[in-house]
Amino acid sequence: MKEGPDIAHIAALIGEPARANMLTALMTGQALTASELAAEAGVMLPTASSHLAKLQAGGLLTLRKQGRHKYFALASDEVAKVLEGLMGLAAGSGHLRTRRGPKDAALKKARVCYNHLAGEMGTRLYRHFMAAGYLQAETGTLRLTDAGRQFVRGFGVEPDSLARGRVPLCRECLDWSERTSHLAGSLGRALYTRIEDLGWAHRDAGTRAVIFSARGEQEFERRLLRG
Amino acid sequence: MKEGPDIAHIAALIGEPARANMLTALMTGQALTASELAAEAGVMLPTASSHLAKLQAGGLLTLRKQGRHKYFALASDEVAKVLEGLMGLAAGSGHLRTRRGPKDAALKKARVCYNHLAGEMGTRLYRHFMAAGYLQAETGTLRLTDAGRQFVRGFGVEPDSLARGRVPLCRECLDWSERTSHLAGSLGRALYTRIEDLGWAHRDAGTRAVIFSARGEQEFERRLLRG
DNA sequence: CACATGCTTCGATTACGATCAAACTATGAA
DNA sequence: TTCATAGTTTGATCGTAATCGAAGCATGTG
Repeated sequence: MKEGPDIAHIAALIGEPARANMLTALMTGQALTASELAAEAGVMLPTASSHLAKLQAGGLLTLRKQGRHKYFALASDEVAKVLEGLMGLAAGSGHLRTRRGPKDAALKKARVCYNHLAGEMGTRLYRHFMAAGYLQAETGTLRLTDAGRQFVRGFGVEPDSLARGRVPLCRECLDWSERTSHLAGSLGRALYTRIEDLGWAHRDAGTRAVIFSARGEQEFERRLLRG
Repeated sequence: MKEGPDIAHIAALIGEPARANMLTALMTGQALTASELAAEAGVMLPTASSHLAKLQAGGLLTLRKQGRHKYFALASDEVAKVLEGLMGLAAGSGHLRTRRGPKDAALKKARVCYNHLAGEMGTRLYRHFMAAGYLQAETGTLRLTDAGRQFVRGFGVEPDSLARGRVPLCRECLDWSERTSHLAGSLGRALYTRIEDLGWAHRDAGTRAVIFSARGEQEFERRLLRG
C-alpha cells in the first residue's frame, strides 16, 4: 500500500484528456507555446495555463522563456518513452481514438517520436544498423561501434560532438505501431535532423507524420539501408 | 488533437490512487483476489470491485476464476514495463511516497518485478549474462546464445521448454532504481523461480522485496555471476 | 506614452467519479 | 437444507478538479 514511488500522481497528470493532448502534441519534439498547446488541447488559455503549471511541477515538461513567449517541451526522453509505452497499451486494448484513416497510414510509415525517426522507416533503419554491426547492445545500453562511427560520419553526422551531452548517444525506443525498437538518443535525433536538412523528408505541419519525397525515400534506402 | 491511440483513458486508469495501489501490488507477479486487492488499496470491497472491472475493461488486468475466487493479474509484461517506467519518472521527480527507510534499501537491493528479479541483483545478473556472451541483443530483442543455453541448463532451467509460450524467452526490462536493464521474459521468470526453489531467497510477504539468505547470496555470486 | 499580445490569477460554476451501506447473486461447506 | 464466504449491483452522498470569464501582470511594438 505504501511502497515505491508515487505512480498515481504522475499517471493522473497524463490521464486528463486536455493534458494528454498537450503531451501528445509535444511528442513531435517541437517546443510549443502555451497558446498553441491550448489550441491543441481544445481548451481556453486559463485552463491550459493551469494544466501546464501542473505538468511542469510534475517534472514532465521543461520550460524555456523567450521574450513574452513560453516554450514548453517534454522534459526528457524517459517521458517520451513512457508516453510511447502508454500508446502501445492503448493501441493494444483496441481503443483507437480515431478510426485508422489515410493519415494513420502515413503515421505508421514514418513519424517523428519526440525528435527521432519512428514508424516503419525508423525500425528498418534500426534493424539495419544492428545487422550491419554499426550498433551493439551492451549492458542495457546501445554502443556505436567503430564501423558505425565511420558510417554516420560518411552520412554527415559527427558522433563525437554528440557524445558530450547529457543525453546518451544511442538509446533504443519502443515503437508503438511496429512493436519493436527504433533508434533514439542524440544520434537518433541527429540522423533525423540530417535527413530533414538533406531535404529527403519534412514533417507534416502539426502532426507527428513525416512525409518522405519520392527521391528522399530512394536516397534513404540507398544510403542508409545498404552498405 | 485527435491522433494516435487514446492515451488519456489508460493513464487515467492508472492515475487513481486506489487503482495504482492495486497495480503496484500486482507487480509482484502474484495473482491476487478482489478482497486482497481491496485491502491492499485501502478501500472497501464494492469500491475495489468497481475499480477492478474498469482495469479489466481497459485491458490492464486479466482474470482467472477459481471456485468462488477471482484472481487478478497484470495482463502482460508490457503493462509491467509501463508501470516500471512510470515509477522511474515518479522517482526522478523526487516525490517518493515514503521516505526511504530500511525497507527501501531492501527493495533497492533485490525485488521482484512482475515475476523476475530486479534491483541490484537483477541488473548485475543481466550485466554478467551480456558480458559473458550468454545473451545477445538482436533487432530490438534479446537472444539466448548457445553458450547461454548451456549455462542456464547447468543451473537447472530448461530453455527449450520455455520458448514455446506466447511470452518471449528473453526480454529486457528497465529497472527503476538502477536505471538500467534487467532480464525479463519467460527465462527471467524461470531463473527467479529456480532461485526460490533452491532456497536462496524468498519474497517478503506482501512486498516486492526479495530477501536473500547469506548462503543464497554467496551461491548466487558463485554460480550465476561467475563462469 | 498608449496599445497589443501572451500568459497568469481569481472566483464561481459545474460535472464527474470515488466512496460505501445495503441488498442481491453465486459458489462452496456443513 | 442452511449457513458462510466472495463478489456484484444499486443508489445516495460527497469532494475534487476541470472549466472559463474577467481582471491583472508582464513584455513587447508603434
